[in-house]
Amino acid sequence: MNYWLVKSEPKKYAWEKFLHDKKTFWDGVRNYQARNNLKAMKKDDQVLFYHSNEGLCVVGIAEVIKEFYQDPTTDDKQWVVVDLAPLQSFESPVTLEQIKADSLLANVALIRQSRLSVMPLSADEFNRIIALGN
DNA sequence: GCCAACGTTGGC
DNA sequence: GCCAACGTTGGC
Repeated sequence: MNYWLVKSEPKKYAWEKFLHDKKTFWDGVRNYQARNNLKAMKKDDQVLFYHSNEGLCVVGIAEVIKEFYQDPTTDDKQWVVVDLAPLQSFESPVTLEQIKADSLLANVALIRQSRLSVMPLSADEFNRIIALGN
C-alpha cells in the first residue's frame, strides 16, 4: 500500500464536489514528475486531498479505484489519469500551517516542492496527517 | 494582485 | 547541450 497527496484548487474541483460525484478521474496533470507519480499509484492506495490556493488544507482521504490510463481529455498519449473515490472527510481539515509546524512533516513535498501537484507520502507522514485531521 | 520557485522552450 | 526567456503554480 502506498500513500499520496494530490492538490486541487477548490475553484476547479473541490472536495465537496468530489463527495457529490462519488468518484472522479484525476485529470489535468501536465508535469512529468506528477505524471510518474500517477503511474505509480496502485488500486486501493490512499490519497490525501489538498485544497490549494484557497483553503490551504488537507480536507479528506480518497482511494485509488482504477489505475492509470490515457487522459481522456487529450489525444496526447503521454498524459494519464487515475480514478479516485472519496473515503472519508476530515473532522478538522489539516492546514498548511499545521503541516509546516509539525516536525514529523518537515520533509513532505508539499512544503519542499510547492508546485508539485501529485506527490508520494511515507506511511508515517500519511498517518500523522490523518491523526491531525480526526 | 504580486512575486518567488521552478519547469519548459527555443536560439545558439 | 547550455542558458536566457517565458509561462505556470501557489503561498502570501
